[in-house]
Parts: sequence; C-alpha cells; structure tokens
Amino acid sequence: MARLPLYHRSLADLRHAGVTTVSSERLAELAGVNAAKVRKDFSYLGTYGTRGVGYEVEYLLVEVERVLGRTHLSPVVIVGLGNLGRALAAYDGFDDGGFPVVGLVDADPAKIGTELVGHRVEPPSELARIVAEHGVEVGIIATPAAGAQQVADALVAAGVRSILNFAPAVVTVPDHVPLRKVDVATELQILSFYAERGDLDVRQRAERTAS
Amino acid sequence: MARLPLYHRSLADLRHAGVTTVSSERLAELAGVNAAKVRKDFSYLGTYGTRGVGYEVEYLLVEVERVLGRTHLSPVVIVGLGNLGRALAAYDGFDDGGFPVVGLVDADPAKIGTELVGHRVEPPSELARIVAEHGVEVGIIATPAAGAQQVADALVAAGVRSILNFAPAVVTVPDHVPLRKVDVATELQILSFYAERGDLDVRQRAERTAS
DNA sequence: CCTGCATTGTGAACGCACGCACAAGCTCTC
DNA sequence: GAGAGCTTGTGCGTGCGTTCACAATGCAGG
Repeated sequence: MARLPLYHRSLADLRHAGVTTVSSERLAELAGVNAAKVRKDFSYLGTYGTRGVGYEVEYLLVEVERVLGRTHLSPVVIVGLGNLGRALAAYDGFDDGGFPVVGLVDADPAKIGTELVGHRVEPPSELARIVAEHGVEVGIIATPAAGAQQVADALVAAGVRSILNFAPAVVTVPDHVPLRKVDVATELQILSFYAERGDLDVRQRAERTAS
Repeated sequence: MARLPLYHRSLADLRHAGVTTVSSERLAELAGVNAAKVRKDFSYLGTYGTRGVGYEVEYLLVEVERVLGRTHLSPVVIVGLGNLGRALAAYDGFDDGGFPVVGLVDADPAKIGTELVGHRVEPPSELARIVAEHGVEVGIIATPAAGAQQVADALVAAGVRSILNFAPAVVTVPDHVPLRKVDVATELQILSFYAERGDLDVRQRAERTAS
C-alpha cells in the first residue's frame, strides 16, 4: 500500500523517542489514519504484533523497510535542472532515505559541465551510460512539460525501474515501469476546487498514474 | 474531482493548437484516463457536449475554469524558505495558474529581511497581517517536519482557506480547511515499493493490471 | 425527408478499500 | 492458576469510483 512510508516515518520518530512498543491505535494517530487500517495493512504484510501488547517498534521498522525496499540503495538520476530540479538535487531527504543522487542531466548547453551538489551536469546523450554505470533505479523528470515524454522514453530505454514525474504533463510508459506524478500547480488547483465547493471530502488518494 | 486540472491542461493545449472541437475519446487519451470517465465527469458538472460531434474546446475550458475557481486569483503565502521553499517561490507556474505569491515567511533571523523574487522575507509574527492584507487564500508549508503543525495552526488561525503541505509530517487541521500533502521522499518510497513488489510478485500484479 | 454514422449521456455491474465490530490471544495481577 | 483487561487479527457490510454497454441524439449525405 501507499501508506507504508507514513508508517515508516512514524515508527522512526517513535524509535528516536526511545519507544519500544506501540499500539495500532497510537500508530494510527501518528500516521493520521484509522486504527483498523493500520492493523489490516500490517497483517497483509505478514508482520505480526502481540495481542494485548502491541507492535515492537524496532522489528516493525525493519519489516517495513524490507517491504519498501529500503534495505538497499536506489540510485537516482535527475533530468532537468530548472528551479525545481536544482531544489531536488539539493534536497537532503534523498540521501537520508536511501536514494542517493548519482547523476544530473540537462539539455541546456549552458548548464552542461557545471558542477552542482558534487555532480557534473551531463548532456542527455550520456543518460544511458549514467544509468548503466551507477545502476540507477529511479529517474526523476523535472523538465518543462514539452520534453517530459521524450525524457521518459529515454529513461525507460536506459533501463530505470521506476519514474517520478514533476513535469506538468501526462507521460505514458510501459506497464512494467511504475510511474508517479507530482504536480504542484495541479495540487493548488485541486485545493482551489475544494475551497470553492465548500465542504466536500478532501481525502487524498494514492493514485497510481500509469498506462 | 481531482482530474479537472488534467482536463484543463489538455484543453488548454488543444486550444493552443487551434482545435475547436474534441471528442471524449481524444480528450481521454490526452489526459491519460478512460473515455467514459471523461464523459461522466463532465456530465456530473452539468456541462454538455454535442452528440455526434464532441465538446467545444473553448466553452468547456471556460466551464472547467469556472468550477476550478480559476476565474479569480487565489493569493498564496509560502512559509519556510529552504531549498524547496525557494524553488516554490521561484516557480513560474503559480502566477500563470492564478496563484500569485504575495508573501514569504521564515523563522530564520538570517533570512528575514532579505529579498526573494520581489518579496521581502517576513517573520512568522507577520503572518496574520500578510494573510489579512493580501486576502491570502492558500498557505504553503515548506518548513522542516518539526515546525509543520505549528505553521499549520498559525495559517488556520490567520484565516487561510486551504493548505498545501510539503513538510514530511502529518499535520491535522479543522475539517473545513482542505489540506493536501506533497512529499517527495514518500513518493520515492512508494515507487521503490512497487518496483520491489513487481519483482517478487509479478504474476499477481499482471492479473490485476489486466483490467 | 430519411437513412446511416458518430458521439454523448447514463443505467447497472463490478471491484476495491474502508471501517465496524467481535473473536482470539497475550500479559499481568491476585 | 484463573480471571480481568488490552490489543491484535479479520470476516463482513457498506459506499464509492470505475468501466462496460447501450439507448438517445445530432449531423451529413443522398
């Protein structure tokens, strides 16, 4: 499920606070979801708690990390180094979360060759080499909308396993490549929509955009 | 629905290309969704197309903008000016989409008073004044996780109508305030999860995707 | 004016996720 | 050792969104 990262963060906080055991109810409160959902999610993963006591934070954390694939590093390449791309490149959360940035690509000749957070900006022609060389698993698209599909195709061809798209455009990829989209402008419009409609439900749904 | 921004962008592209009429099938292809869904969404909005012909791009675009609340400006204030906050402040998509940034707030004394994309960085104590003065409707949280809830409370107290949260933390707000969350680290973990599960459980996944 | 074609609008079935509510099971106390 | 008190694990009902399939409807051409 798409809630696992939430649980992971809550569990990490708990461990950091020295808590060794947690009930589904407390965890649900921290993650902002329903308690039954928490229990069902974990039971679905085959992870077991102790009735009458709760879940062991340390053990559960390891299990969640295993399922999330966080036990190994997933190298990331960022394509497109405008404002957003540069912010992403400088974002600390990547390395901390096991997603080291190992490559930066941009088509602008003025940017190619410049240094950014310890990496040299490479031209698109080097994409395949970077992916192969560093075992890149995730490609991040931070280009303008116009180039997004082209970049996605190149990433797939180069062999990345999944794609995170920040460009405000619909891109299509083969079924076997997980694709998620983050679009700030869209989020704002959705908010605006709900504000307009007043008291409608604003549940955020984990939609998987794929084709 | 949360798909309206997608339709809006597709329609804008079509208009830009000089297309005056579009079928639900073509529009579905552009937006990356099902054709029946497109028709149902529009019928739900009370917007009408013409059978045998399709939808009139121009008219539909106006209708969508009306529902999205894009006929008026929704001023935005950004709280937290780290890497992400600065990228957001510099992001062109805001102004273009009808969400002008009218205020920047950060708690760091070193940042307060500095100039950024035409705005002076203000301390948190000025938040309420900024919101009231500019009629701010949307608050954007781009602080570290630790301060997110506090900022959210301040934004709600100041009277913003909706909140977009980029901090990697669960924040709770009153029911009447729409809240959406964008979390890059979470998105990556979700991708990693799918990639992991795809390998371990290909068969089940293929069956489900078969629809 | 009438027939054929294209496309919308929607009724209905399907599937999925959510959440309640309860039984199963562990632990602690007396 | 037995009972009380929690907390997990889960079967089941419910509601929502998605999608199929078809009837309704407008347009073009003869």
